[in-house]
Amino acid sequence: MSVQTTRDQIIEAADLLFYRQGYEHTSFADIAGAVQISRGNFYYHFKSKDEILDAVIALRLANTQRMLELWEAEGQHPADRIRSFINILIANRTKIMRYGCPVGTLCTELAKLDHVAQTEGNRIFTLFRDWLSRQFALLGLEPEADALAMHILARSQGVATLANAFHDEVFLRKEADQMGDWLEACIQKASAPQS
Amino acid sequence: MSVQTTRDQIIEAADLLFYRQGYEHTSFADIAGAVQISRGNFYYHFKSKDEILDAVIALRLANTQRMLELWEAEGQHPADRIRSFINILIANRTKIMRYGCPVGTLCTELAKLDHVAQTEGNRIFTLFRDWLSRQFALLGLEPEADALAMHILARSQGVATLANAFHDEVFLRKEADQMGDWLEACIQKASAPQS
DNA sequence: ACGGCTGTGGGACAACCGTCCTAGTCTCCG
DNA sequence: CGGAGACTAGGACGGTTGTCCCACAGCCGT
Repeated sequence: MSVQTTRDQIIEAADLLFYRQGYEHTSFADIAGAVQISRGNFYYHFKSKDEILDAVIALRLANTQRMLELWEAEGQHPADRIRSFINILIANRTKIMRYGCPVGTLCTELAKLDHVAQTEGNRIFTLFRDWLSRQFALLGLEPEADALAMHILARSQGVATLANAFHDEVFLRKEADQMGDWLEACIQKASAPQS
Repeated sequence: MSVQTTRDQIIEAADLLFYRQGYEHTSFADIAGAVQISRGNFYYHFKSKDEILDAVIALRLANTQRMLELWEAEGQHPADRIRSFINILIANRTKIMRYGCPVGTLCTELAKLDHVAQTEGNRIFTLFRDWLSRQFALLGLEPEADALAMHILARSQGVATLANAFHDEVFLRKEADQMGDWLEACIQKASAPQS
């Protein structure tokens, strides 16, 4: 923690700033200021701004992967794990209402910029998608597991977008509850396969 | 149509470019190039870039208002009108998969930029919200009408975000269908009030 | 024919952007 | 002690940004 290379500090600061202000709106000067480093010195660690973005995406991929593995270890039942996913909305509600979803807003921005890292950024979405899909499959909802994963992913994205626009915590909580109810209904359907 | 003031041409071009590339990533040179106008001449019509944004938002507000009024006149049953809303996803699917939802992506960007026009941009969301809320109320779902409006608004936002990221038309269509099913269930519940 | 108003083109402006270069400092090994 | 390599500070660079200014063209009623 305390022993952190300059490179890591840059990535961490960039990660935060990209989330709060967006990628394009964050300048080298901003990052340099946050890390208290000379602006020119930057290019010793990264050859370009895109390279920092790549590093930030790699960091987020790694963090997400780690989190998903943790949930996999913690939650014995797949439904509990999916509930962990839904719970991100509640746990990060303050940040979401201020800055939106880190994944969604980044991918949206990169799409608008038609950025090279677009594909790489979408991999964070894919990480969630595949993980959720696996959990739904474990619930016995095999053929539609991926569709269910996409559905809940979309729901959480929409909630984040509107919670951000309206700064409405009540709405956010209500929608999270409803996603929990929906999950319950899925489980019901899974235990009664012949319908 | 053919008689269009320079000012209107600027607003129209800016509207399109803001949607495709985002507000910040669109420069004066871009707009000037699209309208085939001198860059310097710009400031005769608008005092600043923010002022163009205001005009674009005003245009979108007016267009949205007009569209909603049209739906109100066309669809006799409130459910039909809500179906018109859901159908935007299908009708604009190509643009949505390329650039996302015009409303959502703009509000998200303005939130990141902490822009003055943030409140004004959110009014487009509010337009949809209030209109949808009114339709649900007409369906006899009075106490929860606004929550239902927010719910379907969020769903469509999430679908747009993911359809944009994954460029997945099948997903978009499937989710639109599901939103139709959900609406049907709402109507069912409305006709059987005591449950 | 005239001066005034509306609209336009071209360029100047300071500030900022990402990028790059170089002189210098630190540290550690021989 | 000395030299090599890792790291840093600061500033220069070309380009682009939003902004502003001014000279000019067309049209107007008089």
